[in-house]
Amino acid sequence: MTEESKKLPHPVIRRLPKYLARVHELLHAEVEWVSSQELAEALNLTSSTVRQDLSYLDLTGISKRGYETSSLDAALNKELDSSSHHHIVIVGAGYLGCALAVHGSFAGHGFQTCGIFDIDPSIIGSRVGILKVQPMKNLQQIVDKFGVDIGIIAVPAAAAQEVADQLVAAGVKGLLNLAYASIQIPAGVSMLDARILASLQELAYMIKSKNEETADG
Amino acid sequence: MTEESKKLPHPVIRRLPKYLARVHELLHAEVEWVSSQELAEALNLTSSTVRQDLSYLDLTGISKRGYETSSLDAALNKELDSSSHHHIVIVGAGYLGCALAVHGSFAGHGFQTCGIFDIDPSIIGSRVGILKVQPMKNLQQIVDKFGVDIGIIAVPAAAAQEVADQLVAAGVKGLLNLAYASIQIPAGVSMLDARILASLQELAYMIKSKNEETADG
DNA sequence: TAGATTGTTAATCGATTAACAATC
DNA sequence: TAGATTGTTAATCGATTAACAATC
Repeated sequence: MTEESKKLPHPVIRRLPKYLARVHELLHAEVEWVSSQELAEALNLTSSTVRQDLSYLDLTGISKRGYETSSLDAALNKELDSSSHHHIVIVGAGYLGCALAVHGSFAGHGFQTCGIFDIDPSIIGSRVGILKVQPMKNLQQIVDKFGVDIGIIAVPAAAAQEVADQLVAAGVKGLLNLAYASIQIPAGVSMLDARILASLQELAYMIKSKNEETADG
Repeated sequence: MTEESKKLPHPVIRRLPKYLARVHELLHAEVEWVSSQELAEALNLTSSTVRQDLSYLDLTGISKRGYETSSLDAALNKELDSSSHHHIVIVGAGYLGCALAVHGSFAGHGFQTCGIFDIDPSIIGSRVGILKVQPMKNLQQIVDKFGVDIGIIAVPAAAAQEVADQLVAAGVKGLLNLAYASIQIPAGVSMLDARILASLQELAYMIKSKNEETADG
């Protein structure tokens, strides 16, 4: 409440997970120190941006050596709040929802999946990894029981807004929207679009504009 | 080559798919016109930003009515190059790779999945929707046959860079990286990170900072 | 010590917003 | 016509980069 509440610029926030991914690689390779220059090269940034970004973190580098990878890992996790545990529910037990539910690596990074839900009676009750697909009427109960703070929306576009409303009503604090739909949420809740199709479209633009670049002088 | 090559700012590019998602909803609801103000509300932007963004497109609005949804749809698709067909391969036939392979909606938006690959002999040959999991040695052949321009990396982090290299060597022009790893690519190729875990981490930060906001006066 | 690298300030660059004439 | 909305310019705001003193 007193200090520490310097709000990071959004571009910085989006880069933090990329630093974290890189740091995990370095830790895995048992690299103990990394310089801003090396990080910049790995993430396609300038070293200046890297130092500026890391200056927001609870961390200090050392001249001539750089940043200690283990401290960097800790500082990034602290800032991203992925050191504390987050509890997730997934709504929509289609291919994508199920893939995320059984996806092993979330748990290792502080995100525990506590339930998967659907409205289709024919799949309710079926096993998805260690979970069982539940009907929506159980949502509130699971959210309360586990203190779920994040809901993943993995339903068809037409159902996305209604599911968002239900998740918000159940008390979830953040929504990750994978559906191809625009979602409205109240002010106290956070929402992030993470649609693969949108990424493909963005990538297609990047490819096109790179082509044009090479085409003319 | 002559005109038309005004390069859009990256923030604009990232918003275009969101406009497109919204426009699809409007088309579905048979709404024929939409104003910058209405789009702004749906996407949480200012109407000024919306008009600025749309001014990059091959489209003109009409005073008092706004933008025609069907023209907007066409203009967005044209700019994003998702009107022309893109051909995709997926590397990694785990849960996520398979989920994307059978995911119906890509095809309807101009992205056709032409193959799914893995190195695990025990799953090579198994069916994934209408596709069959193929060994990596077939990659080049499929890329050539279909003119594949996009590769999706859906393998464990440790294998991601090698897969990226193979995709680039096969002639793919853009990579969508779903793996929790930093990938290096040559200058002529485009790459976009689209990791669900990174989105969860970003969302966790958003939740945390919204909490702090409300916590102090 | 000399050289490399951080942390931070100031300068530059770019994106968003405000404002308003043009127009339907 | 009057009012609403676009398209665009200029002003503001914010992010990135350059530069350099401090330091290991």
